[in-house]
Amino acid sequence: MEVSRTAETIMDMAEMLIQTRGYNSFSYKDISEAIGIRNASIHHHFPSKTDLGVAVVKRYTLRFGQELHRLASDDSLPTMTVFERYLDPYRMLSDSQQRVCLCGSLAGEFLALPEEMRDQVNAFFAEHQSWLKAIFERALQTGEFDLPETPAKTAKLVLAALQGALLIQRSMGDIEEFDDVVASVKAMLTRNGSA
Amino acid sequence: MEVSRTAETIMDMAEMLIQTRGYNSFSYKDISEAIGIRNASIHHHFPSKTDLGVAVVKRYTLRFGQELHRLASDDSLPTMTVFERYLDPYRMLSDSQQRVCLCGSLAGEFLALPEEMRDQVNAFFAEHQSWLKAIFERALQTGEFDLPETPAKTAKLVLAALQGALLIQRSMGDIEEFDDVVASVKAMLTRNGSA
DNA sequence: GTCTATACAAAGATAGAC
DNA sequence: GTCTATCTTTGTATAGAC
Repeated sequence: MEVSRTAETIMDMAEMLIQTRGYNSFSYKDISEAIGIRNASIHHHFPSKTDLGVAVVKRYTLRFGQELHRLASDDSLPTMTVFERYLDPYRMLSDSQQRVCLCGSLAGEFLALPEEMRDQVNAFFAEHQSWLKAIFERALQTGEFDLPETPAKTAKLVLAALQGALLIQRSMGDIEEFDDVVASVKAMLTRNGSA
Repeated sequence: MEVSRTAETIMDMAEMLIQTRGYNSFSYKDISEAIGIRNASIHHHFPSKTDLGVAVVKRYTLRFGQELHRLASDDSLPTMTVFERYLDPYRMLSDSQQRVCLCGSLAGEFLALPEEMRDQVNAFFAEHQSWLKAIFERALQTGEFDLPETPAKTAKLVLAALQGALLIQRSMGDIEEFDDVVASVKAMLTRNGSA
C-alpha cells in the first residue's frame, strides 16, 4: 500500500489527534492547521473522514502486529523479557502523558464509529489477546510463569488492565499509574517466584 | 440539588448516550428526539452542553459513591461478597452489550472534555481506587485475600482491568470478556485458596 | 416550562482553477 | 497535488411568544 509523504504526515497527525482527543473530537481543520495544508488537500488524499480513520487504524494495527510477530519468533529470550518488550510501546504512551492506545481511545466511542473502523478495532484487540495467550501458554509449559487462571483468561485480564491503565493514568494525571499496574501484573504472573 | 422530572429524564438520556457513543458524539437533537421535547427546552434545564455533562457525571459519581459507602460499612459480610456486590453495576453494563462505565467512556476523549468534567472523571477514578485499596487492606489483614502486590497497586490493577474489560468486551462483541476478566481477578486475589 | 424561529459557527465535502 | 471558493448539514445556543 504505497502512500505519499503528505498522506503519511496526515495520518501521523490524525493518529495523534485520535489518541489525544478521540475520533469524533477532531476535525480536518485540526490537521490542516497543524501541518500547514488546506482542508481540501486532505480530502484529496482521504476523500472522507472514514477513509482517513480506517487507514490510520489499519496502519497502527499492522505496525503493532509486525512487532508482535518479531517478538514471538525469538525463542532465545526469557518470556518475561518478551513480555517487557511488548510493554515498550505502551510505556511510550504512558510517558507521553497525553496519548493512549489508539484502539483504547476508539473503544470509548465504539458505537459512534464507522463500521469499517469498528472491525479494525475488534481485530486489534483479538490479535493482542491471542498473542498474549500464546506467550502465556509457552511460559506455563516452561515453568517461567505461574498464572492465576487459564492462559486465555489471563490474557484477557492483562490486555484489559493495560488499556485501562493508560486511560486512567491520563484522567488522573498519575504518572505512576501504568507502572504500578505493570508491577501488579508481573507479580501476578510469577507468583511462586518462578521467573 | 433539586431537579425537575424533565431534567432527570434529560440526564438519563444523556448518560445513556455518553455510555454508548461518547460525550462529543451525541447532540441535543439525539435527546430531544428520544424523549419528545424540543431542543430549546433542553437548554432551559441545561443552558450549555457542559452544564449537562457535568450534572450527569456528578450524579453518576454520587450514586456510585453512596453504594460504595453502604457496601464498605457492612462488616458482617465476607470481603469477597463485598467485592462481588461492587461488581454488580459493572455486570449490568456488561450484560447490556452497549453501555460501558460513564467515566470509562469519557476517559477515551478526556482531553476533549470541558475542564469541569475532567475534574469529575478524575474524582470518580480516585474514589474507586481508594475504596478498593481499603477493602483489600482489610482482606489482607483478615487473611481472606492474598494479593500479588500492595493493596494500593492491586487496586489500580483491578480498577484498570474492569474498565478495560467493559471497553474491550463491547469492541469485540465477546459476551464472556467481562466474566473471564473477573474470574482471573478473583483467582489472583485468593491465590492460596485463602477465601 | 415548552414552543417556534432563528442566529451563528463548525464540520465534512465538492468544483474547478492553477 | 494544492489552492480558493462554496455548498450543505449539523450542532450549540438565544429571543421571545404562549
